[in-house]
Amino acid sequence: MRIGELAQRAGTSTRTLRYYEAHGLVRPNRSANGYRVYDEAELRVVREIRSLLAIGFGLDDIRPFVACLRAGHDSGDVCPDSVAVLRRKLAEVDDYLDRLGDVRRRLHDQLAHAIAQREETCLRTRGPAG
Amino acid sequence: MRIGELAQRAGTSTRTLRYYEAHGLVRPNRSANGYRVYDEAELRVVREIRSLLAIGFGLDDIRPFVACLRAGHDSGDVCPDSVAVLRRKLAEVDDYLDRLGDVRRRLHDQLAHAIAQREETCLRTRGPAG
DNA sequence: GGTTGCGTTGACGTCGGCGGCAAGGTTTAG
DNA sequence: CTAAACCTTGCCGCCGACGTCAACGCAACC
Repeated sequence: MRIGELAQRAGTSTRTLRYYEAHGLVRPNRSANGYRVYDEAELRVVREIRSLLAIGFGLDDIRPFVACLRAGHDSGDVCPDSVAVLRRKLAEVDDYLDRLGDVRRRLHDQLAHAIAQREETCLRTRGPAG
Repeated sequence: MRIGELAQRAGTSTRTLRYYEAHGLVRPNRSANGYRVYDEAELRVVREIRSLLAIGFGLDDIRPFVACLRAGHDSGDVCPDSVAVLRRKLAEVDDYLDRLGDVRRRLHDQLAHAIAQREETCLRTRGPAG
């Protein structure tokens, strides 16, 4: 299959597929006229890439998963390098969740404080009696 | 005070202060020779900006808080526009927390699956008996 | 008057995952 | 023969908060 068909079946664009190739993630063959030619396995590779990108991976993180698929494994996450990336990403997400929780608390407190101040100002404006 | 001193006291760089000014957040006076001159109030403004940036606000979101400080309020978050931004940001953070929780679950499951597969492969390699 | 250390404006670089356009070659259908 | 629908490479644009020059002016000290 050529690049247009692969893009359509993978739900992405030709520009994106060339970008992945430029970064060493997808490896098409070339037909006599220079067109990129992909086999079915590349469709799975592209879907793996898209799936991992969607949950916040960078292209560099994804490379081991693609290599794992190319090595003949059914899924891209069973190889040691992939597992290492998964562990690291899980730790990163946990860290980020902690920090985002802190941010949430600060936002919540700040909002509560602002509203309290506004009510107080409102009471003062209308006078202490109500 | 001039830009170098303000940068030092606010824990940032002169480049950053000029950047804030270019985006309408900080408003220094000018001395006869063209140097920027800041009063003490601007230090509080810059600290407010830095504090909000640190928890994920963009410069556009911060504008109402600065305006609130300039209007003479003790804190930048008591004005209606600031409260509106705080509410919106809190909602955004809640959304993001939800999605990040989903991502965490997917990562966790994928990691568990990968490890299970690896153990299974290991057992097959050494034979079913042990 | 030379050096050092402030300040000024302006403009380009960074990161990442692409979008979009230009200028051309290839293939196919009518 | 021509138009359309593919394909190719290459390069600029984008977002946002700055960093990092360049090239210059001003102030102060020796």
